[in-house]
Amino acid sequence: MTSVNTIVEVLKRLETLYRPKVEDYIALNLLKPSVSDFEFLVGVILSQNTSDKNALKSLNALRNGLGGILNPDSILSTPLEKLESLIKSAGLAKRRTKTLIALANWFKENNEVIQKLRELEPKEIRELLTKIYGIGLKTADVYILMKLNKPTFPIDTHIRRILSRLGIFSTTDGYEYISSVVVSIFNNNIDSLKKLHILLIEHGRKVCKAKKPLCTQCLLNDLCHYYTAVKQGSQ
DNA sequence: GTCCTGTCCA
DNA sequence: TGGACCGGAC
Repeated sequence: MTSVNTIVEVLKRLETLYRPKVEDYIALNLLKPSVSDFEFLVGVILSQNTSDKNALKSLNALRNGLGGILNPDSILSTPLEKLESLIKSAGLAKRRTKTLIALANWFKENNEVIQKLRELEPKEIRELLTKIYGIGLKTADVYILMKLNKPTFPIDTHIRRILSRLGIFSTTDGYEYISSVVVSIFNNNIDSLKKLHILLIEHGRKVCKAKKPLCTQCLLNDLCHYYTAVKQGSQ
């Protein structure tokens, strides 16, 4: 089976297993239409390198601490130390506060670009966002795919691990290479890209875990190079 | 004690 | 390219 066929098969199987609801997506109810672009990005920033529980806790604390209003002005009018203590539970508070302020400033200073953001190509949006301190490719891509509904594929630690175990990509392949190949496999189909992103993370958390993966009960194991090696090693 | 989880910088 | 950065659930 080619890599292309494998990844299409992976999506098909995971869909039957988990029946994903895109609207329940990760990081904290961020897909409700009432959530602004700014708020969405704040939520994704708080979830970087952080468990969902801690991220949610800090997002709620931040929103409450700002009087329920989470926008560039409320961030910029709040003392640094207060922001740091509000988001403390997500960890890395100093660095992340710096990012929130950089993001708020960017929103204030780039009104024209922001109005036209939806007309830009994913690659152009990526380049704009990753210039902001603390926003990298993954955070930018989550926003571009999940909020702007444009074709890109965010690669998080689960996704990288699963795709390399399956043998579809190598551990040394770069982020942008993996992302662009997946996008082209699904021919810019937004719905499939969203589902694949969510499903792979789900599968990575529950089955294809970093430590002690549950290979024998994995419904992808017949496709998986890692499992083949495990089986051979145990014989 | 272990796991969860991206970005920056030397 | 490898380490530093952090808090909280279990």
